[in-house]
Amino acid sequence: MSGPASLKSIAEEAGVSVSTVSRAFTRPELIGEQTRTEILAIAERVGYQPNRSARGLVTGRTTTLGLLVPDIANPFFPPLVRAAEDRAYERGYGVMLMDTDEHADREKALIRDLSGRVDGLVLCSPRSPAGQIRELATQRPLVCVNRSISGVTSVCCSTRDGLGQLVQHLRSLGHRKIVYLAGPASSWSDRERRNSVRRQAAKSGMQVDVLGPYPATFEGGVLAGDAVADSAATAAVAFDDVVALGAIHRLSERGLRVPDQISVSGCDDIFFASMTLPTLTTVATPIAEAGRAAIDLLIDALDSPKEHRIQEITLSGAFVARGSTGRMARRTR
Amino acid sequence: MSGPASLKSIAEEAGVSVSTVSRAFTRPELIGEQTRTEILAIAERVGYQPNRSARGLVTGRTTTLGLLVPDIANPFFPPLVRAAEDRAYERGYGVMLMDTDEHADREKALIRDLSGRVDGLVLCSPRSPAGQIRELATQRPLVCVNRSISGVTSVCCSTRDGLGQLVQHLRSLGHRKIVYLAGPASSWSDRERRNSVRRQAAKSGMQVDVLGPYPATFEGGVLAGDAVADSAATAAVAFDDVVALGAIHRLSERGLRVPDQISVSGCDDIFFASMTLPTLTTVATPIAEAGRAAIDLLIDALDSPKEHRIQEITLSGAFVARGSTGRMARRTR
DNA sequence: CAGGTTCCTGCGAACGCTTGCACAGTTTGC
DNA sequence: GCAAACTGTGCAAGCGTTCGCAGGAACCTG
Repeated sequence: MSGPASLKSIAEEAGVSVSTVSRAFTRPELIGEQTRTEILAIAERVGYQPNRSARGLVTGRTTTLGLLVPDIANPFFPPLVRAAEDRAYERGYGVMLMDTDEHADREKALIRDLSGRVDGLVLCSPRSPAGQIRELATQRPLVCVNRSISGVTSVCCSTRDGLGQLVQHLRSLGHRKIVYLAGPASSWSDRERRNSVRRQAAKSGMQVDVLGPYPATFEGGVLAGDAVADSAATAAVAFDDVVALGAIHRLSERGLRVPDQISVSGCDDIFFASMTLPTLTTVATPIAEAGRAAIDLLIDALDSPKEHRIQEITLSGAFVARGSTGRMARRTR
Repeated sequence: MSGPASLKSIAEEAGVSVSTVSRAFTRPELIGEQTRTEILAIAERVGYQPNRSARGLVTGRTTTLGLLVPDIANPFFPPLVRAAEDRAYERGYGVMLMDTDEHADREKALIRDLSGRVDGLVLCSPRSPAGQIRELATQRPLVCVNRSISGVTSVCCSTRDGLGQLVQHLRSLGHRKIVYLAGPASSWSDRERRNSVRRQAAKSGMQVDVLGPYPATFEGGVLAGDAVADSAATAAVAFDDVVALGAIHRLSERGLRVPDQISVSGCDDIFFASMTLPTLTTVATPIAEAGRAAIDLLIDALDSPKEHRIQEITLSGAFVARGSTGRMARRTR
């Protein structure tokens, strides 16, 4: 036999037609018990793997999903990617991963290139204008993660409740003057987080200043650390864990002890948040769950396009108390 | 026009045959200048995207590569994945990513499922028996990362020189008794690292004990930290950065200051190595470079199967001095 | 036992593209 | 000025599947 096994080669060996072999795999209930088991046995023996291209040509489906993330090297995303892949695989789909580099143009180009090879798209923290994404969503199944756009299915991780608890936690430790270290101005998450902190602080009678925006990087956090040191605040709530880590790093360099002299907290609960010294008080983002949910929504939409409707799912993150926050101390500078 | 643009619809509009349109894209030198520009203009206007399934059916190629990693959530891999994806995209390929969960069985299943949908495979730190991988490599282009198997193209990150420099560095700081905190026994990298440390220590007249093996996790590092505390060594070289971080964490918990009382170093230079307190002395693994190289080798093999030959590339990692190693102090316990 | 069902199977078209071959028209070589 | 070579294009086969339709066999039903 030359080349890999095909329906045809199996059909010849089994003495049936190609269609019967095809149906043995795709519509098993349609064919005779005995015929089917025989076909399956032969297929197994010759290691038959259906030709996805041929199948895709006629069905118009690739059983592949596209997953766009800003940057897989950003520690926030790997758990999402991991969960999304696992779920997709469980449900019979493969995942093509691409990095947009946080750049709307590249995002656009990737989506264009990708759309010919996937059945649907998961867009994580997309940077493209809402109108463009809405337009895209009319052309093919699409779900956004961590960006809410009216008319587009999305799953967002809300840290509102968790941040509320965090602010309460700071209050109970005696803090009255805190700062929020803002992330990128264009970020949906930053807006949500900033507002959550403000709201709870107001409720608790605490004063909160916003510092930044800072890049959502360690270096951004270093910058923020300087600003915190220069402020009168006794606690800082950072946009995310990486920024918090940078801030803590800088504060330590400047001789300010965390949490003895100043408290710092992050957001996301990335892999390393529990491994640093001090360990990082933070609000966990259920990012893996979000990845799974996004894939489920996408495949559901693919499987039953008729009954599909726009959904907006919100997943809540929980407050995680660790070592980088403590009782307020009088700052001595 | 119903459905997406096809060669046929473009051909009709341009008043030429389907073959001519096809050639305008794939063999532009074969057709008339004027015809070509006209076709390209129409294609551009209608947003033509070739149907990959149809193309794949006749060419037998998917222009997709498979990338298997043990666990994308392990901070060692994201830079590799990122670089591999970027390079593949540059060269016109997409990448399907899958996680083996460090499990040989799952690895095998994934490879089987994947092989129908990709042109070639990059296997990172594969756990499967060498014979199985060698067999696989005869069936389709394949390159291994961080595992050297005779007869299989591979790219490995060697930390030998870097670890040699690290051991020298420890010696010059006065250390004479060190320990190596071993990683998983089945790991190719662990063997290489252990031997490198041993060799250099012997050369430098230092005593080195091997502790472990420990799981290559933070918790593994915590375990290792206890063992280090109980040993007489003044410096520890950990299998990787995560283990080092765990060890430092545990040592600090036990009141041993790093690096004042004991030095600890890691390996890999992951994202966080420079962000911890203390910052982590380590040996950088050129993992992104390895990802790029692997993709290049794979696509080269795909593009010119005739002149292809087995290659084994080794990339060297450099020693990075940071804050977790320091002058030897008399241990007081 | 005629007519209707049900169950299983085969036939053949179609999916969108690439590519070997043929051919008409033009250029080149001597 | 005629054969040879070259250039640009079209024809049609074929890639491996899926699936609508048709039909034969077996089984009911009254």
